[in-house]
Amino acid sequence: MPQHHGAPVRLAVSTVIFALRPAHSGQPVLWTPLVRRTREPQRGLWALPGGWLPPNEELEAAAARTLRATTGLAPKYLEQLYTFGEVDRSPDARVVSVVYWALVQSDEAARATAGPNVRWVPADTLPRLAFDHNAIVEYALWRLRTKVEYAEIAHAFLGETFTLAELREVYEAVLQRRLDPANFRRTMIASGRLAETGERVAGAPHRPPKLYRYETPTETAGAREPFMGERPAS
Amino acid sequence: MPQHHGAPVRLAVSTVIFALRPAHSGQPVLWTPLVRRTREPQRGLWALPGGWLPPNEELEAAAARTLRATTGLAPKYLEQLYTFGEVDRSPDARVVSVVYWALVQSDEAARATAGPNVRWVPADTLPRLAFDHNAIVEYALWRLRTKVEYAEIAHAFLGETFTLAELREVYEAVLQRRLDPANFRRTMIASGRLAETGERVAGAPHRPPKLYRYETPTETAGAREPFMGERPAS
DNA sequence: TGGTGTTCTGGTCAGCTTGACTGTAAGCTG
DNA sequence: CAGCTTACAGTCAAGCTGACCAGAACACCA
Repeated sequence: MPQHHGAPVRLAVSTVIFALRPAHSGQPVLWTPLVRRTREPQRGLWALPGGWLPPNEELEAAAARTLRATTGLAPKYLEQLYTFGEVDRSPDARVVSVVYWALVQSDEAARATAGPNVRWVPADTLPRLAFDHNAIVEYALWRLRTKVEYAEIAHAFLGETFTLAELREVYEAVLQRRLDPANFRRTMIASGRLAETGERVAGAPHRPPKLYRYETPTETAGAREPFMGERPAS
Repeated sequence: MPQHHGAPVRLAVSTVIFALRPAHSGQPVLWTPLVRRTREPQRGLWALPGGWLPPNEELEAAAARTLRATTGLAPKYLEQLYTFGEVDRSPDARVVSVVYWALVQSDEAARATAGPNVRWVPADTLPRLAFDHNAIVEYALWRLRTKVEYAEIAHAFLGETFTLAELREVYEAVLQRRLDPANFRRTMIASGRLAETGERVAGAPHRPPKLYRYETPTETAGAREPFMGERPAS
């Protein structure tokens, strides 16, 4: 038994934060900020931003607060990921962690705060983290990549207006595979969630692309995934 | 402030349990067991099975234990649903509940234990429950119906062997719409996860159906959802 | 014993989506 | 103005899905 009878279960909230940063290859890559632990246990190791849940703070608010404290940014996307509670995941006490995952806008992430105890690293190649945090980040990456609502995710990484090429780069970075520009255009236009702004981007040494923005959802009714032989209600 | 400074956050584990029970219409319907609260707060109201998390018990084990205590059954499917932690969801203390959802086999559910403080009700028409449990069950229902892994779900409700009609009835009950038998057959056979047992069901006044069983997954590699214009890696 | 009703089971067909591919338009650079 | 690169539009075949049809197989009843 790793602890004494009657010792209470402690509840923590942690956040996995993702941002897209341009890489040498030109293709943007996912990065995530880590904080160095300044107290025992696992002092000195890098870990996810987080802390104990204050009794009067909402779970999501606690996640947003630690995110702001770490990066100085406000999340454009914040969702509960999973609750990790294995008995032995922390050496001393029993700690249950409610983990959130967040996306922050890419251009803002460039000027995010950093310091001796905060460090951004590529999400795919992490150092050894404290506790079970490596597994948590891997799970968050999996969730990001298998998420159905890609539109929301892409929107979180981009600004108000964007070109279809920028939007495609977000998808390619998240999905980790190249997409055909022409087919991507067709699919996105057909989704009906994009609206032309009427503007174009000039200055580049090529044909100037149109700028788009996301339309407000306007409650597209009946957007259900087709599944199996449907049948008229008898 | 609903509580005093320094009062610890308490952690509970609850479980939403689903079983399919035949209804008058012939079509099976989702049922769920509830327990009556025997102490304050909300004494007398019906609520989800659950309890405080013992410091030395895994989260999933706690969910399975309360499930067994309530129904006398072992879950064929058990997965974490969500963690609910609104500050005011419980009148006195700050309670964070890690909620699991479980599926139990239908024919076993018929002989599940019940008593004055345990009651099975149709999942779609619940009475007023304690705390935020009505919303929790609704969320569990939504998750059940939008789950991608239908094969696992159907398997959890059925026995080892089953006919395609039985399998289809599970899908129809969960999805709440009729499916075309011929198209359903085609899709399920094409999935490759069903295996004929060679046996048939006799005795019914119709053509006897074949019996099937689920094949072990055997790691079907590359089972990825198609998404957008793929492109050969350059 | 043979007809009848119901379900099981295999098949066709049109419409839509998807991946692959071709061709034209439009800007900048030298 | 030639040349290059990207933006954008369109075609085509393959596969999947929903709708529908028809024969097969059994129990039941007359």
